[in-house]
Amino acid sequence: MGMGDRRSLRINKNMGDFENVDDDMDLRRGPWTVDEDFKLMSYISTHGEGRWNSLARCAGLKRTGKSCRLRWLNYLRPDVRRGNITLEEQLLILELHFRWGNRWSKIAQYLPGRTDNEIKNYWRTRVQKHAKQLRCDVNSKQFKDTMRYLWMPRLVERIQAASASPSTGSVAPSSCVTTPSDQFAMTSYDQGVNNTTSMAMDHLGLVNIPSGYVTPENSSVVAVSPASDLTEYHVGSEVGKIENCYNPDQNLEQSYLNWFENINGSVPSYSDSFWNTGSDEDFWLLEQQQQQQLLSYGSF
DNA sequence: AAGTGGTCCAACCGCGATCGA
DNA sequence: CTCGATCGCGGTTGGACCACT
Repeated sequence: MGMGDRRSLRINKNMGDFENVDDDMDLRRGPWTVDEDFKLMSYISTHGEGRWNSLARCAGLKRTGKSCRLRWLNYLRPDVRRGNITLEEQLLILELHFRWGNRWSKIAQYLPGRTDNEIKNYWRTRVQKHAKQLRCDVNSKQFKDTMRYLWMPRLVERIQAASASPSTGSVAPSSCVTTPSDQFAMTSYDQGVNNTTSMAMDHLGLVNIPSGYVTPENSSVVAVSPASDLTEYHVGSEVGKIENCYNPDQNLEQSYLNWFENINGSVPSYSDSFWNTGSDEDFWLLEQQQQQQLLSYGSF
């Protein structure tokens, strides 16, 4: 299985790069060229999207319809947003994954401009990696608890801290690097996206949102499954407050914090440089060091 | 400078669902 | 109803890039 099964690979000496061509259909595979992108965008801007196989032919692209669709949806679409996942988006991804599991396209509906592919990649490269480092299954109670009582509350705190501190402004991780040419577009776009993301978060019970927000399903109300693991964490949240979103059981959280304090020496605070690095790597580096304690701790 | 290993992401695949003739 | 075409989703992978040795 894999990408190379039914394709031949040859070097295009004129172009100086790889050209993957299907033996039978003379269809190109692999990375898209600028010319192909232009053809696809031009055709769609004139004729619209859909009917991808015929679109590919009519646009003069030696690609499968599938490939064209993927390229358009994940890369060329004007509203597609790529780059650093903001704190709010991270929180939303974690929250929605708790609720729906690997329903990437469904999750992507709540993150405007983000593709299911990008969210999936984020989950695999960041979240699953950390589960692996902790030597526990990503679906295990231990890992879920770690996210629920450590990672997610800290994300909330960092979001709050960022929004309360105009000087720090963006909630994007401080490790984010944007090129000067990116900055204008990203800044203006982020504002809109973060507003929308906040509304989505709020609609899921995390924060307050203006009335009239419509879910992807065009429903005025998001149906929250009573069986959801996280439902109970949201029902107590008040309008305009998110402090207690992940605080359904003070005793439970306190016991977790006590445990954290035991192995870390102090209770984590958003003011700690530890949480404020803007990179979850530090957090997980520490956790990696605490692997043995974690492994022996068990559930609480 | 060269080699190595890890990370990230674009693009692929298989497969089930849906559409429409 | 049937069946081929198309769409959409989730899983997987190749390779570019980067940090480290």
